[in-house]
Amino acid sequence: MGKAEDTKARVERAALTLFVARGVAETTTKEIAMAASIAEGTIYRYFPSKERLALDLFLRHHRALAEALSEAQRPAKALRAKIDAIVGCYCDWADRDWTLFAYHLLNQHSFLVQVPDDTPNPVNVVREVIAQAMKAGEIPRRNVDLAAAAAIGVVLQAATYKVYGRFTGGLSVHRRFFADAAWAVLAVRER
Amino acid sequence: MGKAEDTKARVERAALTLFVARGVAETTTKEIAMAASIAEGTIYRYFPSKERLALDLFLRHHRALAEALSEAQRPAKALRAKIDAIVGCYCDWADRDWTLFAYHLLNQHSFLVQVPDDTPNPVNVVREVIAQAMKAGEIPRRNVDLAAAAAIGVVLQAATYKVYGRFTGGLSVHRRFFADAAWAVLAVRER
DNA sequence: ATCATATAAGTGAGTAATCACTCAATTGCA
DNA sequence: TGCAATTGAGTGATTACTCACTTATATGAT
Repeated sequence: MGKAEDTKARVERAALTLFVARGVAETTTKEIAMAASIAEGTIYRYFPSKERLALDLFLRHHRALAEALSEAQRPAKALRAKIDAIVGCYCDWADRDWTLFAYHLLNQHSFLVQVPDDTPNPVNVVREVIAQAMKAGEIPRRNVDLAAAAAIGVVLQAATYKVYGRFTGGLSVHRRFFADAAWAVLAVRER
Repeated sequence: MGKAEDTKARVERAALTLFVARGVAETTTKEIAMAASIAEGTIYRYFPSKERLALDLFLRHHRALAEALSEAQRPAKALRAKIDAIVGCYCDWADRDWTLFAYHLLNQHSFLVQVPDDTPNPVNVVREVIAQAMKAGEIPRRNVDLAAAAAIGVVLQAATYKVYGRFTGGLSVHRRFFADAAWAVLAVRER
């Protein structure tokens, strides 16, 4: 890794850690610089503004996660197998870089409006899988967004609990339960 | 309502709306004052700081919701009935004051650490109900926090989607599905 | 009722502090 | 020597909060 790239990566990692610990607005450029062991001005050689730094971090993960989920579910045929693949992939990403994952999780509401329409979107991947399964008659037809929200919520809320410290250890440990639970939600029939 | 109480309520409502629309850190005291049609200084007759205003709004709803959920589930005997009661109560609160509800939902991570240990907590109400049902053998035993997170996530993520505008209309419309789905999650058995 | 007085509510210009960002000067590597 | 990388004091803008003052309301005596 070149020196410049190393510096840029250090800025990103320092910012990420602070953003998760204290929030984006509450983190100062001076703090980021200190945590990265560089001068404040150096940040601006690599990023035009603090906001863009925060947005870049979010978008890169957002896109990469969407593509990973999309790849993961593609080979599977049945919904049940697709769920296993998606849940597994999601847990792996969470466990591989928890700080980045937590950042993405906690700051969706501030960045989601700035995501360009054509960018790959984790939520849409799941949504499409569910829509397809409904069309194929694998699960009961209902409001797709409702079903997607409920299924995603199973895993996402558990991840949120981990952020709050109610869990220790990786998410992957529970992948089996998450997949079972998500499936159970999608398979719910009208009473 | 006295004049002073009316003013205080106007400040709270103005702050709430702005906090939801633009975030707490991004909302200035000047904006709050303008939205409430009062002078900036007047805010400080009723609140010692912007942070306390934000925290008060959060805590009041947090406590009240916890107590409402606790009351709602008490009369029910079986878990299934308790779930119906909790989901129904939750949806009602969301639909009754959506702005306050969205504020609470979106700012959990910034305020949850400041909640005193002895305050009633919506999450704990649900957790206790689930723990009880596991002890009674109504549902399979497993990590209570995991089960609680997954069940809560079903409803909470749908509410989050509504914040993002993926839903229109009230949450209550879907209370039946939420309850069915939460139950399905809790009833999941080891494969 | 009228007025005098006391208290409460509201005002908004001013202040001190913070913070994102700039840039002229410096460093150190090829 | 030349150039990219880095530095950090400085800058202008923003913002939460203060406070001396004004206005509104309540009280009570005549």
